Amino acid sequence: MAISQEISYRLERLILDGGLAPGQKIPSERQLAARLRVSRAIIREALHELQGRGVIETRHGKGSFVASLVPETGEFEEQSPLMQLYEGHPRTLYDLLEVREQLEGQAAFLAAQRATSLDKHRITKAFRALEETDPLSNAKPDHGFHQAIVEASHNPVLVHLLSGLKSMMLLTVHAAVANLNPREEMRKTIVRQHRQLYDAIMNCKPAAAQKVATAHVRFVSDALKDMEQQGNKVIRSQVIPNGRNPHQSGIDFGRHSP
Amino acid sequence: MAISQEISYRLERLILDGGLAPGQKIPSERQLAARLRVSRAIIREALHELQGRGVIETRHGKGSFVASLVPETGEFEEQSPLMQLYEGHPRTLYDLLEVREQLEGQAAFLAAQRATSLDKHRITKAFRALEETDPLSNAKPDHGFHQAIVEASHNPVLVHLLSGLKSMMLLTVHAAVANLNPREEMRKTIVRQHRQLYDAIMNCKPAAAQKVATAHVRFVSDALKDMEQQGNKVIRSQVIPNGRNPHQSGIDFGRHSP
DNA sequence: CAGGAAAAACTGGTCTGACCAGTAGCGTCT
DNA sequence: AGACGCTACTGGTCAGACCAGTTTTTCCTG
Repeated sequence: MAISQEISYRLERLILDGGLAPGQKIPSERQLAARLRVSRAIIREALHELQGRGVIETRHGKGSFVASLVPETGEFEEQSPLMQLYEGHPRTLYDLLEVREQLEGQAAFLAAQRATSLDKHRITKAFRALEETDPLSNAKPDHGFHQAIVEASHNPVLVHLLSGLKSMMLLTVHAAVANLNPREEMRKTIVRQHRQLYDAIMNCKPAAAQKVATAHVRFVSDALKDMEQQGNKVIRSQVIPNGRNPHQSGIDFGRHSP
Repeated sequence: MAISQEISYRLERLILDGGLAPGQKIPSERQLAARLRVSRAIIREALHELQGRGVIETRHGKGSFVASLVPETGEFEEQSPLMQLYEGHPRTLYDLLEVREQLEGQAAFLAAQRATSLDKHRITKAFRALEETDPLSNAKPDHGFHQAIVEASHNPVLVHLLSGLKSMMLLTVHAAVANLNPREEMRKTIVRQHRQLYDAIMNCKPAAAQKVATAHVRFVSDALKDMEQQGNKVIRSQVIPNGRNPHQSGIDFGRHSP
C-alpha cells in the first residue's frame, strides 16, 4: 500500500485508540517527516486524508490538532461528511427524525440500565444547565443533555450514529427551533419531557426512559410537521457553510467518454 | 482558504452535483495541475482529502475514480469509510448488533406499514430464494431478504444506516455464519423467524413484524455470544484488509503537554 | 499477415530543497 | 511599560526529478 495511506492509518489508530486526546496538538509536519523518515509531502498527504475524514483540523502557522469527535468546534457550520448527499431533499428531515426517534429511545433505555455514577453526574450537570438557561437563547444545553445520555449508553456505535444524525439536523432544524420554542405550551411540554427523561434514567427505569425519549422526538417531529402545514415553511437546508458554493466548480475537464 | 481545500471542494461539488458519475475516471493529476495552474503537490493533497472523505478512489498506475456512494462495487471487502475506526475492538460487534436489533425492527415495522405491491413482490422473490437455497452455502439470500424489507420501509436514512452497519458486520460475522447454521435447532429457529417476518409484512402487521425482526437479531446475537462463551471463539476482526493492522502505530511522539 | 515481446507513453507514488505566509516569543528601543 | 521589529517556529506552495505500476504502441519474428 501507499506509504501515505500507511501513515494516515497509523496516526488515526494512535489518535482513536486514545493516545491523543481531542484538541491536542500533533507534532509538526517536519517533525513527523523526520521521525517517520519520509518526505514532508507524504506527511502532508496523510494529514489531508485525515482532514478529509474529519479526524484532525489544521491551522496555518499553528499546527494540526486532533478534532473533537463531536463537531463542537465553534459553530455548527460543518456538514457531516457522509450525508451531505441528503441535504436539500426535503422529505429526508422526517425520515431522519423517524430513525432518530428509535435510536434516542434505545439510548435512553440503555442509559437507564448502564449509567455509572459518573455518567449520572454528567447527566445531572447537563440537566441543570438545561433548566437554567433560556431555551430561546440557544440549543446547546439541549444538545448537551441528550449527548450525555447517549454517552451513558456505553454503546459507541450508537454514539456515533446519533452524533452523525444530529449534526445533520442542526443545519436544518436550527432555524425552526427559534420559531418552535416561543409557543408557550410547546415549551412546557418539552421541559416536562426532559424532566421525565431525567428522572427515569436517574431511577434506573429503562422502559420508562425509552418511552419518554421516543415520545420527545416524535413530539418535536410532529410540531415541525404542523408548522410546515400551516404555511410557516420550516427554513431548511439553505445554510451554506463557508462561502464556497458556486454550485459550478469552474473546473471543466474535457471529454472522458470511454 | 488554502488552495488545496478550495480545489477539493470544487471537485467534490462537481462530482456530487452529478457532473461526474460513480466509477467514472477523473483526469490525471498532471492534467488537473496544468488545467488549474497549480502544482501537482496541491492536486495530490486535494485528492487525498477527497479520498479520506470517501468521494474518490485511487489506483496506482490507473488513475482516480469517483467512488460509488453505496459500496456495492463487487465484493464486500471494503470497509465503510466512516467506521473502520471500530474494527478490531471486540466488544463493538455486540454494540453493533444491539443497534441493529432496533433498526431492523423499525424497518420491519415500516415495511409492513408502507410496502407497495411492488415491494411485496420483491420481498416475496427474495424470500423464495431464501427458502430454496441451503443456508450453509452462503449468506447472500439472507442478506437479500433483509435488504428488500429495509428498502420497503421507504426511509432512505434507514436504508443507508443499515447498509453501513451490515457491510461492517459482513467482515466480522461472515466466518461465524458457517459455524452457526449447522446446528439444526438454530437453523430451524432462524427459518421460522424468517417465515414469521415474511407473513407479518405481507399481512400488514407492523407490530408483529417489528417484534419478530428484533427477536431475530437478538437470537443471532445471543447465539454468537453463546458460541464465544463455550470457547469456540468467534472469528472476529482478524480480517485485515490490506496488510496494515499493527494496532500499535509505532509512532511515538514525545511529550506534548501544555 | 498474426502473435507476441520489447519499448514507449501513460498513470500514480515518493523525494528533495527551496521559498512564501501566517504565528508566537523575545529582546530592544523609545 | 508599551510598541516595534527580529527571529524562529508553524503550515502552504512550487519546481523538477525519479521510481513503480499499467496501458498502448511498435516492431520483429514465425
